[in-house]
Amino acid sequence: MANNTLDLNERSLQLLKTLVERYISDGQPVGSRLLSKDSALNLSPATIRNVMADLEDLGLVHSPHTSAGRIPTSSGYRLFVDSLLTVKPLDNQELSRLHQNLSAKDDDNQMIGVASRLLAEITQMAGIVTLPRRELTCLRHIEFLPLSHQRVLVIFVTNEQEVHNKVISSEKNFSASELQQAGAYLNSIYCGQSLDAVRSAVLKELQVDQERMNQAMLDAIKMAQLAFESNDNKDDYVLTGETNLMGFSELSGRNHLKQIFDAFSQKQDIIHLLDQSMKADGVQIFIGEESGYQVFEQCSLVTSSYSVNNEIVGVLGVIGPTRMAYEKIIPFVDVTAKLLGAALNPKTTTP
Amino acid sequence: MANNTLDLNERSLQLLKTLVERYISDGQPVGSRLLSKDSALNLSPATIRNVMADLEDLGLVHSPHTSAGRIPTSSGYRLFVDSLLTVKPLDNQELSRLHQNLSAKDDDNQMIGVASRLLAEITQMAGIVTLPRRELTCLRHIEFLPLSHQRVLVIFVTNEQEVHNKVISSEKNFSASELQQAGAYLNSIYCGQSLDAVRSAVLKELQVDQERMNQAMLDAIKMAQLAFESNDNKDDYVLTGETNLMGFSELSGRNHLKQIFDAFSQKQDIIHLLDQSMKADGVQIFIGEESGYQVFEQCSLVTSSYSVNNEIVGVLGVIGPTRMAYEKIIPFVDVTAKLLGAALNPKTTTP
DNA sequence: TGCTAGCACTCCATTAAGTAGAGTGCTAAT
DNA sequence: ATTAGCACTCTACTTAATGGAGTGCTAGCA
Repeated sequence: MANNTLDLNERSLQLLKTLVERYISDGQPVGSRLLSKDSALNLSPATIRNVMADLEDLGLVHSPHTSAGRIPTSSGYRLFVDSLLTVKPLDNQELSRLHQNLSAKDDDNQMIGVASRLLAEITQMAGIVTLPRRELTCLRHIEFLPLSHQRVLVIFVTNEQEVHNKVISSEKNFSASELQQAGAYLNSIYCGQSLDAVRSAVLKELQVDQERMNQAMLDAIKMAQLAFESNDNKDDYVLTGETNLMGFSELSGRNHLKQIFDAFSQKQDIIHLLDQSMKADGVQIFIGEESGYQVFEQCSLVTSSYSVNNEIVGVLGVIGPTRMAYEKIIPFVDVTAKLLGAALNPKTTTP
Repeated sequence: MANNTLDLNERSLQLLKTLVERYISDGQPVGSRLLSKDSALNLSPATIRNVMADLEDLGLVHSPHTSAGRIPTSSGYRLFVDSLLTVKPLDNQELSRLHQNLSAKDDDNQMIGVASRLLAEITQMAGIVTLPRRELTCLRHIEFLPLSHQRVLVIFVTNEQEVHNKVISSEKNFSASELQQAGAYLNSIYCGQSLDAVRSAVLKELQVDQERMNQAMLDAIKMAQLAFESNDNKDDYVLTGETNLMGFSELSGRNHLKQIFDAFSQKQDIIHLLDQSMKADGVQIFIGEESGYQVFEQCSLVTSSYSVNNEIVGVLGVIGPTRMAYEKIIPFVDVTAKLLGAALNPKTTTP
């Protein structure tokens, strides 16, 4: 099969376009008669049928059975989305709603939730937003509190306001004041540095400079190592409106929905899929089996990375049936990503 | 309709019991012929039919249509569960699995998740665990960090290891050291007291003792008030295995599943329902419409409160179709609740 | 009085057959 | 190249027929 687009003349493309549009709005296989009327071209159904046969040979459309109309294949949708689509500008009402809800708030996490909900509600599909993951994490504050049984609660703050906490096991029972000193010591030397830098500095201290340190400093460094050792890889997302997917008949077959929902709670496949959008700016689209995951055979993902301070920190998007209104969804996801990025707190503190 | 149990003789009850058991295992309406063979009583189908007519009059069973067998109504299940049920002891394999996974770990939240997953996996239904909510919260530590734009990040630790954080707006831009002093001051006087006590003490200070305090102390008190004012009512739960519910045919009708899943993400109705179990020790059961929520018409909830240090702090349970194996589920939920309670960290620090 | 056998009846589920409609592919004509 | 016409295919829907399961009722029996 040669390059699709080149093999096709203007007319065939025009017909493919109207076919896809029609199928998206109706959900019914589109027949030659209907297409003949619907397209501005003045062609008889018979001619349309010939064109359809060509499109079918190219794998752009397919017939569920002998005497049904045609529906687009994934390749058909792909061609449509890439070359034929006329994106519609965002509805004014929706735009103002976005602006209103995605203005900078105190709490980043809250905003992520709002974005996810907006995506779901406006598209009536599932909305998803990954938690922002910032490469250059900057340590702002660290603190230790004693627990029972030689365990220590470590609390540290990164970037503007991200609070992490973790329980680590220590070699001995520290007193509250010992731990406080350790915290103060670490704050004084590492505060403001990136987490990576701190991690390697700590490692170096342990290997090289041990003899120069007193016991308290050594204890502090050891605990810092424990605190930061696992990256706490919080690959997570906020998903809303999953239940909207239950309304789509194309997804309702047997275990289909169950598999999709299972994937949602597994999370890792989804994360992996979304990660692919982290690499690029702007909107990306996965149609049907393009995602590489069998669960999403009948689904499309429209995603966009979002950035804070020109650094890509996360991905958001919507998940729905392949038959979705791309011309509206695409600009919508695009704008939402930009607004969310702008609304999130920048990572460096502006005192 | 008089008191059901009194109106019925031993034989009728015995028949109801086998009917319910049979229906639970098969899912098919139980006819008189089958029941005649299945019950140890040596009765002809005709006699059974007479008894069935009585049970139907009492509202304990009902026929989906003229020529089908009988299925239990909610009242039927209720009577069964209350008086007829012979609970099965927990399977040894499952018991050891519970013990193994619900032994005390570092992280309470992690354990909540484990419990929920166990509930879901072993029952093959949905497992739910509310986050522990402790009335007598004890303040262990509080700390303030400056943010931009007159905002302050407050971090406080309650009980053994529960870390909370919150952004508050302050009247002026505090420096890091000012905030540190404020924290130290508050820690020195309020540390170890219950949150309620701190809250009212703070209020009193503000109203009465203002003149005796210097500005720094006043600032600290004011911020403490802001930090603690909203209870941060984290009414939340961990739900797993929702997708298991998709397998049950009795829930698969039209929007039924959608409504259930919507309720799950709404959360508030579910919380309200679970709250009812907070009042009592031990296992509680809501059968069908007993829950008071229309979404759960076809569902049963088997719940139990769980306690730490003899104080009820949360609820856990399973959600599934009314037709569930109560005789296994009930002891299982019971044991899980006890183990979880025991595994969670006690609220008072043991130094 | 309580139990049971027998029978007529009802309702469901499944299969089979028939019909109307939609749409195709092919061919021959323009 | 395009189109009209026609035979053909497949679906969706309706109708009818059949078998099976189970009931309710009645009459007879211990």
